[in-house]
Amino acid sequence: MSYTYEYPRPALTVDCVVFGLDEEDLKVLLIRRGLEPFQGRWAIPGGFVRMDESLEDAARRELQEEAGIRPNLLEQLYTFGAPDRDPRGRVVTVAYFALVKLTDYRVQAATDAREAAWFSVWDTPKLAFDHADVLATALQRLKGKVRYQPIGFELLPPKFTLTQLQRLYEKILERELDKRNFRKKILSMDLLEELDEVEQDVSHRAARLYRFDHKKYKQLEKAGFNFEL
Amino acid sequence: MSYTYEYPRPALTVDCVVFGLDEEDLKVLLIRRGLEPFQGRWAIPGGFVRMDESLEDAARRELQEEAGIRPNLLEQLYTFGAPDRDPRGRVVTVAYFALVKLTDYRVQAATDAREAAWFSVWDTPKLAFDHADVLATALQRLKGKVRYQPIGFELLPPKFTLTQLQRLYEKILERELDKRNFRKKILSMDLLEELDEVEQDVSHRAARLYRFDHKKYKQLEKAGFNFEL
DNA sequence: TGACTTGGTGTGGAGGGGACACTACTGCCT
DNA sequence: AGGCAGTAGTGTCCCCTCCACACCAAGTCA
Repeated sequence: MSYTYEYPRPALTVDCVVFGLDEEDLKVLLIRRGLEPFQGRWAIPGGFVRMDESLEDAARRELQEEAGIRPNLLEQLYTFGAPDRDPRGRVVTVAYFALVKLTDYRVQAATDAREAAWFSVWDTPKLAFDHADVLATALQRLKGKVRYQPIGFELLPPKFTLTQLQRLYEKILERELDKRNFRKKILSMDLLEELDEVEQDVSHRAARLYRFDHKKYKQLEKAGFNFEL
Repeated sequence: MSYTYEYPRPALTVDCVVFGLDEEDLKVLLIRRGLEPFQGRWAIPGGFVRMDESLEDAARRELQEEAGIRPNLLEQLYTFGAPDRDPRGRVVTVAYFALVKLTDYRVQAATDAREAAWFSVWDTPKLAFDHADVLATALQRLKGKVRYQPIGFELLPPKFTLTQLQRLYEKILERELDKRNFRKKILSMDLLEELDEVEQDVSHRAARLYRFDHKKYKQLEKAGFNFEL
């Protein structure tokens, strides 16, 4: 089976930069390539777009196939199309970026048949293709976005402490924040539901748990409220 | 001549949403389609990507060919890839958005062999394909971007009055701004060069002209300054 | 019970943002 | 020449937000 066109066409792929967060660091999901080109190199997961699926569907399918991941938050990042970005010929890729709760996927990614692993975003191996550019673009987007939209919560478990939330922002923004000011501000937005629970199994005073209230945020958003940290 | 591939490939195009500004309104450049599909409908200028050019090069080439326009500011907007967005088959388009000084192009676009025209962005004819979505996305981006980056100047002539600048922001943001506060803020950024010239041929007190200082902005930007209006 | 670790809380000062109204200048008309 | 019409240009005050800053509380562990 083959397909013939009057004019030449670039191949079209999607790639997904998936971020997760653990106690140490902001992490990105990479896959080790089994085939040439760049065999053995680590790369951002992705693959070819099928003719009957939307770009976002393609991104979700590839993530599911290659790493068993179904992200809640997935959005288009940028399209990379330099003529020489793939040694096999012209390949244009639509990059997406996704945030996941690392606790949901920690084990699975490690045991999948394909070799997939989480790397600290500040310390990745050398990447295939122009994937270093893709990752840099994604990081820049994450840094810009996290301050103006409440997407950080996608990286945390459903119930979290204020300290966890603050650490998240500190890691992404690469600077320290003042504890009292941070708490004052985030609580004043009235987006967090204070639970009657505290953390378990810690060897010090246990912190109160909170949950992000998506519904309330939707309401406030409609009313013209702007999240800003 | 024809081209054969093992798997089917979508066609790849670029489209350019070009904004301009005149005394009345924010304008967008549209081209009337000469061929099916959507023959006779107005559409955003664009065309197929060639195999040896980058996406941005393709966007610039198409703009030059279809409307004789060479924008200073051109950046990628979003990639539209719904499977059914083009009745001829699968066509994925990388949309760009551009800002131009309308005074430079007002005549030319009207006299080109192709039918090209500027329309108020709030009052366009029915557009071909999913171009209404593309336009809406571009407008949203412009509104979001203009407050945090000094790109509005790309829409004005090199020398402009503060009132012109204020009107620009009012049209894009769709709300009125206070004259004194606006002037205070924009002048305090120290990005405008005050010229020893005033407007000509006005039947009232002539306003002083200013020029945007790109070099100074680059300097301040490096020093960590953030434009914000 | 004492030491250690992290959780949780308030105030004051400085700076920026927004509301607000009048005088100055220029051309045109009578 | 005088007045009118139209736009240019300017300063203050108040409030609210941002930021810097330090101590006591609670719970664990030896």
